[in-house]
Amino acid sequence: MQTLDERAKKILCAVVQSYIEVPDPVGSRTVSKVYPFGLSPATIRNIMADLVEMGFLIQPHTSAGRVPTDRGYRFYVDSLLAEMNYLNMEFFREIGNRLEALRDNIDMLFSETTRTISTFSHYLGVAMAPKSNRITLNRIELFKYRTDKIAAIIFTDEGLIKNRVVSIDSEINQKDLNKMAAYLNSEFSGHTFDEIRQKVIKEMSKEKIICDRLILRAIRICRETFSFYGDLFVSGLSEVLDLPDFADLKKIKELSKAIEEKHTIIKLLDRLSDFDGVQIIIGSEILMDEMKKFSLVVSTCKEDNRPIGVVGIIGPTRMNYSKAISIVDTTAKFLTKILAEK
Amino acid sequence: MQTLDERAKKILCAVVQSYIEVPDPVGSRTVSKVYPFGLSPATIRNIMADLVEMGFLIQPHTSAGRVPTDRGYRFYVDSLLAEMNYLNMEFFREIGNRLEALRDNIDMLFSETTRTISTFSHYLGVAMAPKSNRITLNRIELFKYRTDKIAAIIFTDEGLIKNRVVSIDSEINQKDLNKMAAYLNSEFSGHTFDEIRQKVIKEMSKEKIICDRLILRAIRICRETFSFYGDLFVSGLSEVLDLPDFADLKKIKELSKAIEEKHTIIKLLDRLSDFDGVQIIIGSEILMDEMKKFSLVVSTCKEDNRPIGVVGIIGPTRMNYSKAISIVDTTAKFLTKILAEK
DNA sequence: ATTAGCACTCTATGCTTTAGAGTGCTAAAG
DNA sequence: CTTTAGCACTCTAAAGCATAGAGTGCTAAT
Repeated sequence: MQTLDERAKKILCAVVQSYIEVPDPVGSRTVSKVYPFGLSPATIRNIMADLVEMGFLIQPHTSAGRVPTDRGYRFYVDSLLAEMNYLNMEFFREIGNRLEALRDNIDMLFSETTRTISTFSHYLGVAMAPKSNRITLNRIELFKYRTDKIAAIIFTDEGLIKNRVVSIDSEINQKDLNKMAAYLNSEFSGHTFDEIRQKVIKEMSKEKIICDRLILRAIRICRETFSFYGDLFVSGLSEVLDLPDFADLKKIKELSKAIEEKHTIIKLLDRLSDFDGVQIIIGSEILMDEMKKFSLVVSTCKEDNRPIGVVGIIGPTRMNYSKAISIVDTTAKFLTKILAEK
Repeated sequence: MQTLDERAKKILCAVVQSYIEVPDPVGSRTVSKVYPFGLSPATIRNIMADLVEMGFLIQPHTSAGRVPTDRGYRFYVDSLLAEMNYLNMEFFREIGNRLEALRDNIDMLFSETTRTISTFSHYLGVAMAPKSNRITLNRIELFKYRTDKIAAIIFTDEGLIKNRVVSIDSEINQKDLNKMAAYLNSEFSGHTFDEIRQKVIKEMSKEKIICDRLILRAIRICRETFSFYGDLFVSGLSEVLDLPDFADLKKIKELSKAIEEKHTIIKLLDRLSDFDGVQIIIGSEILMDEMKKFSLVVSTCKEDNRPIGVVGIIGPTRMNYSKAISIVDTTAKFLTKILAEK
């Protein structure tokens, strides 16, 4: 496969841009008219034929214009990323206005973030706190709850507060619960949930050695408590329904299924949260069949190099990438600022 | 408007049932064939013409069969409700299997409930804890959180556990927080959030008289803490997309908007949670423009005559009501059983 | 290497026709 | 007086057909 010369690159980008603006297959005529390369349609036709051959464009049918392939979008996006500076201060302030008041309520913060993203982008906004294996325990408190239950309140370093209820077989008084909490805090505070779970398994295996019944019970509680899925927030389905790309019911169904099942998207976002900066995954690059018609623009909020949140946009492969990139990047930066303030 | 004689009733119900099974306008021929009244199509035609005149049926166009109006469905549903016994023990056990393990996690419980409802009904499943004005405070705990914040953990009589973070201007130690919590519990425990808010407003109005600074601060915290919207859970959008009733994109958009904005549905469910038993609201009866193409089948879980949860189905007006009623009723009864165990 | 010219291809659109389902009315039968 | 058979009429949805227009690929000229 040959590399593209300057001219071919420009024409490819022109085709992609035109198609992003108006979802009609673009013909040589249009390119030569709207993008002044000083080339005739005939020449452009030749180059476009090459681009088809190389897999950057396809023809819906013989006598139609060209449409970008995933590879075509990929090329376009890479050249975008190389060039642009995508922090948008105006949007930064806007999102600030919307979110500032919610800084103390992480759920609302995430949910309003997705709403903001989706109204500004007209695509799906997504946001997620890290999955529990990455999360670090800050503190745990235990309460007697109803007759035979314990309520555990868990504070994490990422600013999450979670509660879990655990049924117990025999009664326990609040004093003992306090002791148990103290033990758990001394033992596990500062560790990720993953580490805690492993430690617990180890402890349980040498169960017989543990003499203190309270500790044993505490550890039992841990097993049920220190695991939860990432909280995924998604907004904007009604936005994307307006897009011509979703005139097809089948696509809508795929998308709404993915949103409802959540775990596909959670897995995806979790995988991406290891990396820095804006990441873009286009169509089939997602490597998940149910998502191969969509693109993803994602950025991760980090603190001390550990992920504390992921935000992104899901849209059609025919997405306004430059706008999406700018929105996601700006939002992630704002969220990072908010989340890191302790 | 005359009342319907026996024959007309039967024919009306036959038309509704046929249309629910297959969404084609039903003609006199079909009725006479499939439902053996011993009447010729011509006679049935006459009666159907009357039913149109009375507003129970309409004709999409002159030479088409008949389709039920909202009033037609209403009549059908009322005759259903009069007859049937809708608790389904088989489904009761099935939903038990699915939900039993989640009894300690109310959020998961509600969310899994909606999922179960939607997979069995193929309509939208909805569930909601009561709105905060109806909820009764059981206990509140306060913690110092990060440098300048307080975390409040709120336990309600309904079994909800909520946490709120409140920023404060000057530092406060845990001992004082404990005192504040004790005060709040003694003062407000057993009261609904509505009552608490009113009390707080009263207290604040005579602010100057309150000498204890701690109490003043505690009351301030209340103001921010004792309000939250009902937690609405919805599942099954991807289910309803399969229905022929939703071939129209516009309808899907309306529905997904209602789901995303939530407050419309929350308001609706809240209004209904005062009543007992299965309630059915059909199309325009909902009195909300965005919902006038849908129907709602709802039942409320109660304990000591106070609502502790609402579950329901949202579907097209052309819904399989008898199935929906049975599912909702059974689910509500199971949920009531689980939620009431303390 | 580029471009103008031209024949060719394919789709989308609009129009016309047709089949069929269902009705309403009338007149006969029970 | 109610019910029913018969029949002309209406309306839709589907199928077939013709046409316009956009876009292509190829060839020959620049």
